[in-house]
Amino acid sequence: MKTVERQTGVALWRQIADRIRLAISNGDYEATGMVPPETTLAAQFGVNRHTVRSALAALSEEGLVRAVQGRGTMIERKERVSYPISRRTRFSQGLGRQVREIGTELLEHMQVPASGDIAEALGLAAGAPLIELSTVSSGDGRPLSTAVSYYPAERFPDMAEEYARLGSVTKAFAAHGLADYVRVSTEIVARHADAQELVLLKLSPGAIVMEAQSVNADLSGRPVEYARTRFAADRMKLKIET
Amino acid sequence: MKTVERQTGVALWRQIADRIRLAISNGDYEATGMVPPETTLAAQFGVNRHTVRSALAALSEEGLVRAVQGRGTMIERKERVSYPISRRTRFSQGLGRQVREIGTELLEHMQVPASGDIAEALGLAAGAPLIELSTVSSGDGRPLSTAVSYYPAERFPDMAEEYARLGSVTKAFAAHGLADYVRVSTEIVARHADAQELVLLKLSPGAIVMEAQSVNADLSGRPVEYARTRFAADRMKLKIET
DNA sequence: TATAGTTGTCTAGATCAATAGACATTTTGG
DNA sequence: CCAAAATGTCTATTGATCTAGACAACTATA
Repeated sequence: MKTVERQTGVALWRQIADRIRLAISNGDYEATGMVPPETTLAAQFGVNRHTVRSALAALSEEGLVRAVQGRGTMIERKERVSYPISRRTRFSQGLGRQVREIGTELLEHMQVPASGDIAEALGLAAGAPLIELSTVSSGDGRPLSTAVSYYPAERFPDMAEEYARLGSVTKAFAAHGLADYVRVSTEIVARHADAQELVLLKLSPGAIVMEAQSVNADLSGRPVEYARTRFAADRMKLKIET
Repeated sequence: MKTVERQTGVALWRQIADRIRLAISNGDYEATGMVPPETTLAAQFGVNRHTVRSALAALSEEGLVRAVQGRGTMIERKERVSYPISRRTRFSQGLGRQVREIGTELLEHMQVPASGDIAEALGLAAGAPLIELSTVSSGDGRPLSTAVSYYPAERFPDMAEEYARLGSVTKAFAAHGLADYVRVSTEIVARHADAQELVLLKLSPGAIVMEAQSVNADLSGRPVEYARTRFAADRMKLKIET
């Protein structure tokens, strides 16, 4: 019997949904392309069939599986998109042939004073003016990541406008006369998505995000961007190229 | 009011525990070194005080906070350990001064034939003999990661014995005449921990792991190790050095 | 066309999670 | 010493989760 634990604050149906999602992405059910019957799963997990049904209903809600009365529950989707991180990380280039169509939406932009951490990361004085951009990026219509990024306002005064016009950070930098830039640091953390992320990335509660805090710099090493990007963990993997 | 969501299969007290844990590791309560009073938290999250108490009880169980009647709830521990990933990633070196004492336990070792993926990653024929090591690593007594790693058995026949004797992959390689090696690829995924990981890393259900699949090679580019390392996400962050 | 295997729906009861309120106990500071 | 502020404990009630069982509806196949 596979283990699920009781009285942990995580409902059994959700634990089971998480397990089945994992099994699907591991390819455990590839032979048939279907999830095992509800009664079988109930026996495996040692729970009532209704509990399994709740789990499958949640996965169906996510669009991961589709149940057909009389036949069984079919797997609709499984892979994760791979996102490369290297010295020359560029958002849309990296996704390349994995998705047919990449959409980036600028949610909001404003000018803000630099907080302590961000000022330090960008090598500026605390309170220095920054352009802040909030974006959501999708692949083939599914949200993949959401980011908040900061640019020194003095050096890149029209970042928001250029980004909105050109749809790309790389091109917006170019419009300010910066031809090339490199990734200097990236830190990755995984955690549960907060309420805002659930909405922006169209996730269901309890879902996981990977948060990358990154700094890009020009070729002289002067920082040009600080960003906090949150990836939907069940749709993406990060590929580190050292 | 901070948002917690109801009827998501994740109990409110657990959502709140996750938030407070995050706030602690963000340093939000650094000014006082204490978590805000239960009544304040209850108001912030829009729940009953008892619900907050359940959350704090869970964090206390983890050893993250300690409540003292009449005074308040003190923070005992906060940072995530930062694990650097670069071309020259070495497990114990990287953790450096962040933990006083690093423990690595060899759970199991065996010889296995290479499966398709792993053979490909190591540049071997499918079915080639591999040494498989299962390990758990801890910092100051808390489990941080668990790994399964594979080495070509022909080139490193005594990997298990040397590792058990020397307690380090780097030293075990050295004992086979391999003085240096570099990381050639790393892929990172975040997901819910499975049953085995919950036990090995002493996590509670619903917890998150970051899984890194990595390949190391000798200086001529010939792969020497394939590893699948799972980090406890609430105790670690990954620092990518490109 | 039966029949076995599967998902869909309903009812009833048991257990867990969350709310509500009251009061005790401990620490801190005036 | 007293009062304010904090955590600790108890009871009662409501709503969500899980179990249990029965049966309907649909699909595939012998």
